[in-house]
Amino acid sequence: MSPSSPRPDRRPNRVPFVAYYIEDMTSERRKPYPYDIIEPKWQQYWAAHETFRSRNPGEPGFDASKPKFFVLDMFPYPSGTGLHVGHPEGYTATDIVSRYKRMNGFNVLHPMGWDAFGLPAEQYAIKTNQHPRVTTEQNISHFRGQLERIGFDYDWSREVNTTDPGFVKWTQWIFRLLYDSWFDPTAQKARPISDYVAAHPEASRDEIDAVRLAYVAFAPVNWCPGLGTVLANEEVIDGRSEVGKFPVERRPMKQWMLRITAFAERLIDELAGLDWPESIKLSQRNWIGRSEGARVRFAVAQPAAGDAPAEDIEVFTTRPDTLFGASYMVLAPEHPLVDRVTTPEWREAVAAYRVGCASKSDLERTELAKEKTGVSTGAFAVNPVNAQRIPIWIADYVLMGYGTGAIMAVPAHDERDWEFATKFGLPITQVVAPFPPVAGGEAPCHLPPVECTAGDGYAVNSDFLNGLTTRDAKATITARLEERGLGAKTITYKLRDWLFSRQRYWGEPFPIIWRDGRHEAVPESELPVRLPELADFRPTGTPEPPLSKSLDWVRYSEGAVREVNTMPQWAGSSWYYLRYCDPRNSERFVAAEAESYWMTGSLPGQATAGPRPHAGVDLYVGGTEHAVLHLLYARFWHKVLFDRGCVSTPEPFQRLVNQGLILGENGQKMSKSLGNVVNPDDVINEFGADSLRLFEMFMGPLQDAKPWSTTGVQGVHRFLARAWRLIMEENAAGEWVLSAVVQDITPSPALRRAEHAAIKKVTADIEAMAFNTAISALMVLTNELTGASTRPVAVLQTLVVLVSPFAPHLAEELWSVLHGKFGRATGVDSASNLACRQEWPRHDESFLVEDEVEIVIQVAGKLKDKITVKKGLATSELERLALASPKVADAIAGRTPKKVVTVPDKLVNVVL
RNA sequence: GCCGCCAUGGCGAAAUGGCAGACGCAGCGGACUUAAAAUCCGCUUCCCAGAAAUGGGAGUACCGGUUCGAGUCCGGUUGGCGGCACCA
Repeated sequence: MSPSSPRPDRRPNRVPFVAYYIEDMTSERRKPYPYDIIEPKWQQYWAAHETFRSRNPGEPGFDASKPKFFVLDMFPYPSGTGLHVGHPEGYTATDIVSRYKRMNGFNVLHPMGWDAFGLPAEQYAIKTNQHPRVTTEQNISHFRGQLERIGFDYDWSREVNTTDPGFVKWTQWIFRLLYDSWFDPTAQKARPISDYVAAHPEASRDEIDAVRLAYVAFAPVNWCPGLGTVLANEEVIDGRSEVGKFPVERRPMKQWMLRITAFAERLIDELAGLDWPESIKLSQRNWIGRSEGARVRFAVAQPAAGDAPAEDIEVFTTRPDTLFGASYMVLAPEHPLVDRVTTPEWREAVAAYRVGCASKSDLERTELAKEKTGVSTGAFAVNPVNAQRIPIWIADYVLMGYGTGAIMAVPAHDERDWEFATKFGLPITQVVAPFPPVAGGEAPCHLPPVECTAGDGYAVNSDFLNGLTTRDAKATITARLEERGLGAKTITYKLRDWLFSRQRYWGEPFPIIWRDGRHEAVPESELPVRLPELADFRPTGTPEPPLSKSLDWVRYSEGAVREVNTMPQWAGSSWYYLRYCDPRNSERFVAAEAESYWMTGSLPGQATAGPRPHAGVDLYVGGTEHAVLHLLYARFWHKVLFDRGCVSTPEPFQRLVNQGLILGENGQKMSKSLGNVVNPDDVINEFGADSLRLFEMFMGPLQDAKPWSTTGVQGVHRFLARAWRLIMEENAAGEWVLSAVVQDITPSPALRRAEHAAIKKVTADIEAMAFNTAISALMVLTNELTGASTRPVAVLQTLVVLVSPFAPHLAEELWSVLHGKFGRATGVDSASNLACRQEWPRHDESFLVEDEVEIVIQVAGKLKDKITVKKGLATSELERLALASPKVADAIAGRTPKKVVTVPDKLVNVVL
């Protein structure tokens, strides 16, 4: 706290006075109101007085009687280009909610921080040829300065930075927790690896390492030569890197993986209880890709030569009901049984095909997807239900990473199999018909079908399944397979494990060392593992990470070396929200009390059983681009932390709202090349931060995409100036002073009604996050007051308080002027003289009731007349008045009404 | 291809199944001013008639349905946006 600044709540009249003189009349343009003076003034005041500091339980000043509200923004990564007008959109929305909740008596946590590791930060550093730490620091101060100019109510004492060693320490600590955990399929939860060892005393070290949630795998991964690193599936779009749009190829490499797939079921099921947009839930469900089906075992027909018996081949299918129509089988080219089954005469062709597949990039595979390719292995499998010998092929349309890497092909009822069978002349058997078979049992048709029918229907040509619906046939065949041990009902997910290592410099080092070809965790006491100083931190262009260049750092001890990969950008953002609860703790990633309070509203031990009203972050606002990245990763980490007893809720973010994209003035997406980028600094310079905030909220619904409009900013700026002049006027010396028409008088009934209508509407609209219509309501009240010859302080104070979450600087200044002269004219006097500390007003319904209402009169649904009557008039009376109207009589033109519909106090409809 | 979302004036948008277009922008007219800017007041969905007050008609992408009554609910079509995409 600054010693030169008085405490606001002790000496309310000592708000620093700043005179704002009207500029010289000859200067180019006069400002409609002195935003350029009052905005910095109040920002400094709030900062000096720690007006928005949030206290943790146990801290002096913490008020346990208030409910908590945790409102979160998706923290930005501080790029070199500075803030974009898209950033303040979501940030203003949360700021309004945050200020509103404070005024409604909540302990609010509204923090901000920096997602400063990762590719964009590193690429910017490479471009400007500086160390990423230096550019990151510069970019952060630039971003922070820009955000401070907008007047958000962040508690800056809780600022976090993912690259700070004090933060990295705990990111590494959580990685260690993942490394130290396994997934118990029976309990469906993560448990300490020591439990696994206790339950499996005979387990080898390899077996133990194979069940960890963080594990090393040698597998084909997305290698991006342009970025010099591997990428997660979520970061690859149409065969190119999401960042930079470089081609990505598949390469088998040894990489760290996180076992997110173990949580697939919970990640889908627990979406149900979240208050998120359906579209985001759907994206996550689709990405996780749950499919119900069956695994079916096919025996391999023994070759005549009679070598060693080959193992059975297991396939996954969502259509076990079509098993009788399986006329061939396809293995993925990488399938381990390919070598075992291929007959000598096909070896060469198979080997050539496999080499061809391996060299194809993802991009090429996608482009070539139109034309199916494949080759026979010469081997045959036996269909378990009808003992039919079916040929085994390999083809790259079957993916090793999904299901079992092998399929039974049913060309009559699967588009892909149809295409393949048609091209290679493989047999096609129809086993599903669109209509039920005629009673009496006509002979089934054995002619090959002329087209593929993928939909449901009735089983045909399928022995004991004949006549059953697809649904019943699935159940019947699955039960039969299970009885005979030939298969089982199975659920398969599209989700793959999270590829977690990157060959880059600017990321968290893994807390891992290697000894004798085996990995082990760095002791907790040695965290954080800091990045080495490197003169050249650029990617090597090969899969060898840049950290390997720092030989001293790599060498951990005699015979032990450090892991040289770094973590992806998503690591820090997967838990940063938890750190806000207790950002300076050096003993724990977050203290249990702080975590429990801000995430559940109660302290550990106090928590009651059953559903909690405030489970997790109460409101999270951000863009849709993280639907399957950050939002999925953070849920995964949170569940591991929950299972391991480190956090109190199973889900991190209870309510999620997506803000829409702000487009350029031309309706196009803002981009440098189109020259339609709007810089918030320019807007603030010309119109002030309050105008920027107000316009971003007034443009349209928060969730919608909407184009920028400079004249629109002018419009809201004019509104703010009008609100200013309701209360302020220029004196002879050209200073802004309290207007003489502002008086401590009783408001007229009309003004009272307008005031309370505004309270009602603004309150409901903020609750619904309908900020554009809330602002309309503020404009309506302002327009109402503009017409009044004297202006009652009570109504003006209400207006100022209602405006304060939206335009806090203007409100604060006007409040200080009104409060200085009149005190608090309405309601209970507050302990504080700040607008942002006032109690949120409540509307009084009695001011809104009207004694007269306008009744709409329709004839055959068309508006014909309106009458004004006393409220609460009986239906029969309304009917009589309606029929008495000459216009109605005209419209009826002598006909007899069939019926008259009357809605009391609203409408009469005469039906002809 | 599959899944989802959206469609209202010149523009951004409002409308618990009950007066379509609140509020703002742009535009037009007026007041103030030597003038301009700023500000204030009024008009402003479209078409027809009228000097005007005003009157009449049409209208929420298109076709159909439910209802006394549909921008809103249901079915279909078209167009746009987003996600997934050989996932068996």
